[in-house]
Amino acid sequence: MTMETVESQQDGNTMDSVGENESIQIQTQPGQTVAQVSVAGNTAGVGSPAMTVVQLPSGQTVQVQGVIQPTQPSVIQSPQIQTVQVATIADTDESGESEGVTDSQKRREILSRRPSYRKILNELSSDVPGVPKIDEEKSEEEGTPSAITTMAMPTSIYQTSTGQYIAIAQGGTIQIANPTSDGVQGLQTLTMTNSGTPQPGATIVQYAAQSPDGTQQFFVPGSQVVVQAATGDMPAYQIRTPTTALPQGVVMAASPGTLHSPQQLAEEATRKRELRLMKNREAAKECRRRKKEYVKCLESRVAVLEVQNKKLIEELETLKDIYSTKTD
DNA sequence: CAATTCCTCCGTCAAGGTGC
DNA sequence: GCACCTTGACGGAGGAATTG
Repeated sequence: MTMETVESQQDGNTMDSVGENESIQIQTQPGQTVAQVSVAGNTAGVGSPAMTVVQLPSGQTVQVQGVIQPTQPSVIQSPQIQTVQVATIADTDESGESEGVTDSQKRREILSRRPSYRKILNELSSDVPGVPKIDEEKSEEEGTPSAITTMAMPTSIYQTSTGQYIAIAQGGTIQIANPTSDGVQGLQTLTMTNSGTPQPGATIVQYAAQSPDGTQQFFVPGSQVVVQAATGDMPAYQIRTPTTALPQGVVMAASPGTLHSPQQLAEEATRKRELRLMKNREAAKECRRRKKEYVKCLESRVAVLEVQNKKLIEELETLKDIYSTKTD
């Protein structure tokens, strides 16, 4: 039973191709090198197969058209020069253990310095057309509407008496979030449409609810005051000027500059904390989604490399046969 | 069939990175 | 320097698989 090991030394963060400057040693017995294979990545043009130079133990060199393409894309971060050892030996040498410790430390350092999954995949996708790109504001992955990721930075955030948060962004988006509900599902997005309504200072807000028929209107004068206009199955909110008398049961969170009492300060702190937790909740979801995508990409890359490895081994077996028939 | 283990998902915290 | 983002780590919840 033979075992194949592929080790790669990585010492940098730059994205590079696997096919550049590879050196592969083929051994059939411990300590006995049958052939050394060098792949010169730049000797072949793009799209044409690389020429593989096989150095035989007798010193004879053979040029072969290899299966490794000169510019293979790699998800795994690779150094400028990559050393790959392909061994068909059942037992590895004893230095592997001590090397494993330093390798793990190096790997840990590399991991700690690794940029985000989005950066890695987006850098990769800019080089390789086949690699999917992680959108900056992807919202439909896995069927979960992630409205908060598409949300512009809110300029005002209000809390109603029912505990719901209403964020008004400069881009005209209103976010209604229920912190007691399950994350994204509690988020509802409203889009302001300044349709030139004759009402002075008012903006019609279309309520993007689950039902397409459930369109409701909101009036937004210059000063943004959100009023819970009605209660029931479908919550409704109204945004009025501060001079308008507020209905009962509406809790307004004033801007920090107007806070005076310790109770107001405490409420403000609680509100900020809830908002931070809500954002981090969504960020963690998004991060996990990106990580999944990243791992999938790595797995597919591993599959490709395994196929290439298999082909390379077959190719070298063929070369060995050619060599043995020549020497006979 | 109840108890236990394993796996996956999620929320939260904390630390480091980033942009202004 | 500060606010915000990103992500590893941790622990809990819940469901599936396993075991006695």
